[in-house]
Amino acid sequence: MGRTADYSHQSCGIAATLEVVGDPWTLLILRDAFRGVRRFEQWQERLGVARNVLAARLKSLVAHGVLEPRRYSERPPRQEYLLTAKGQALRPVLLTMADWGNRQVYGDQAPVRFIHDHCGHAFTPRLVCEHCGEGLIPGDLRQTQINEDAPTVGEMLALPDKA
Amino acid sequence: MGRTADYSHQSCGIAATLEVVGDPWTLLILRDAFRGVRRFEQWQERLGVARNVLAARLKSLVAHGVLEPRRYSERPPRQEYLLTAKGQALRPVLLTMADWGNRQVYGDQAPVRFIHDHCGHAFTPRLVCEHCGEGLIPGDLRQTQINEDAPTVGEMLALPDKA
DNA sequence: GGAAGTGCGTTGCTAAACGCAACCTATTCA
DNA sequence: TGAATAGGTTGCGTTTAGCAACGCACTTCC
Repeated sequence: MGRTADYSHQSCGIAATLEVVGDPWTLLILRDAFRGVRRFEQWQERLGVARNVLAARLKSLVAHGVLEPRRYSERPPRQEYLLTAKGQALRPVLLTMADWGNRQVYGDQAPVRFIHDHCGHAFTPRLVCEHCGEGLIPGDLRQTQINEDAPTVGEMLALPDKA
Repeated sequence: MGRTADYSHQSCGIAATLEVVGDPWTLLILRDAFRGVRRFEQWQERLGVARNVLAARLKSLVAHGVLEPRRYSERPPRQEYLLTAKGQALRPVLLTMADWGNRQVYGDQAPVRFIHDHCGHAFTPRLVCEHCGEGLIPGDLRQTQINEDAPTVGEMLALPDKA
């Protein structure tokens, strides 16, 4: 069977994340959601994504609880899509990716930059340990298996052997 | 033409990142690279990815400067793949994704957890502003266009209209 | 009141990309 | 001599993305 990548047999947070947002376009759809996009036509126009693919992605994100549909018109029936709390929690992921792209791909030619309202400076995301506040250095993390036979991603998402 | 997602006309750090690591399996290949995997057979066995796909991904990651091939045997010719500095810079991206997956998909059933050697506590990544050290709250970032007609992702990567 | 426009999709078709198994090359080991 | 190892490549079938056309239920314009 020639189907696309299936990470669901792994028990790993990264694989779990990719299972939800790893499809093409999905992260850009969410990026635009953070920028205020809520409606089908807006995404279609801004991304240039195929309409059937966009429909499938929105459906999948709703199914995974990342977006929530909301009726804004009864006749004709129209809905928009809002980020849930689970979806909002993806903001650090997108910011970290944006920073890598700006820094490592664009170098000093980054097309946009973030300003942190709180302090007024250019925002450079930095990942620190919540406990001690220290940044990361290579080799300072150890992995502990806390659940030897944890459910796999597929089991967590209750996929009927692939939705 | 029915080809796969092409983000390259956008000028955006997220799109730039996805252009490099957005293909299926790529981020899991890199995850395993951070765990010490360097050789074809190790990736193939651990991920179960198709061999031709794995070969294509390694080639692409080398082309993008994320992995670097290194000869470790002349006869027979054998090479292994090491993370470059550019590749190592993806660690925050993977850690942030792992945290989202553990927290939002697995909930309290996370299969593994990180221990921060520096302080000895469970490591919870937290994204802060490098200047003021504050965490993020919704709406505290403003985007500024610093380069109105920045090169697109495709131009940055010098793709001959898609490598 | 008929025609055109809007918003949100669905349907068919074609072209890439993936999964799988088989194969290949070169070398070492039994 | 035969099998095993390492790192791929090649063919073939299936899945997915891209694209254009269509459908539907209103609303607005002339």
